[in-house]
Amino acid sequence: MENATFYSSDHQIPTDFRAFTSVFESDGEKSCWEFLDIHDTYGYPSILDLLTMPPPPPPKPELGRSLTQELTGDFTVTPATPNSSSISSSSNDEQPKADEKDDEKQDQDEQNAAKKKLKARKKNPKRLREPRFAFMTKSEVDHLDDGYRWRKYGQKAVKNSPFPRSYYRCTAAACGLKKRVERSSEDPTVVVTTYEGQHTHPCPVLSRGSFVIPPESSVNILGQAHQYLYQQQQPPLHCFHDMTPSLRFAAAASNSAFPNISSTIFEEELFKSSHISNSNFVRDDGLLQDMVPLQMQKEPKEE
DNA sequence: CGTATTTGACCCGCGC
DNA sequence: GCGCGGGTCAAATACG
Repeated sequence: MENATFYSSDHQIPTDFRAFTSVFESDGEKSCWEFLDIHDTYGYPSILDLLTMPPPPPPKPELGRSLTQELTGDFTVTPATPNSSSISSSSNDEQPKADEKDDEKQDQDEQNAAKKKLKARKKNPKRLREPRFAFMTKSEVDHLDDGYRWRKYGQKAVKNSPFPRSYYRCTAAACGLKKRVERSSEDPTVVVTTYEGQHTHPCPVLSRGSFVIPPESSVNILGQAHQYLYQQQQPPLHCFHDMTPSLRFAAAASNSAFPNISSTIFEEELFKSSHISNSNFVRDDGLLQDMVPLQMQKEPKEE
């Protein structure tokens, strides 16, 4: 990725098709990426859906977690009552009699320690799911380089699909962002990437200055929309209604998926848009600046 | 030799 | 309760 450059083409995107083709060049090798918005596919909302749909209705407890809750992590965790802890069938095993201290016990202690370790994970009241979004990319490469470093921690066969699903975790310390990558069984040329969570650190590629960061005014719009999105709130309409479809897509993707790439697309789109109407982009210097990601805030304003 | 990947085992939730 | 499928862990292995 050291000498990577990115440029996009075909920005005349039909609104209904919602796709665009881009070329990524890294160390002399070019690859064509066709970004496709996943609309109602794979059970996930599309990026545009997330950004433009009204907020989901309040959950109905009696029905358990809804799909929307599952996808956004927006559900209430019911803590176990103190009394219910006695139900644990293994609690007796974890407190053996004090006078038993032979080798067998040592072995058992080790086993118990292992069990405890597992139990600590098991006992976690429903693991909170981070907000997720997915999109499709036409690519021959399964794992697309998005500027971040990932460590693969699992791979599973997918039912009704000849292609496995890979699980990746961001290698940055304290960044729990995960992503799943799988190839579509319907169209093997398409890679489905699902991000869960949000990076808690700047993109290493961006920090090296290899990619263009969009102008501040547009960054504010992006930052505002993203923060609303990740707080499971509906972004104000003025965030997006003046953007072109591809611009909106790039805006959404720039949050955590392809910040380095989409910001470049974004700038190109912004440039085009500004020629159409310079006043289309709402500038908001209020509390929004506090919500703009750090990596974006760094950019000095020069307009 | 350190780091990344592979892979089988395991946990968990859900439906029957 | 049981089986199934998705997700994660961690030891073994590969790789630079």
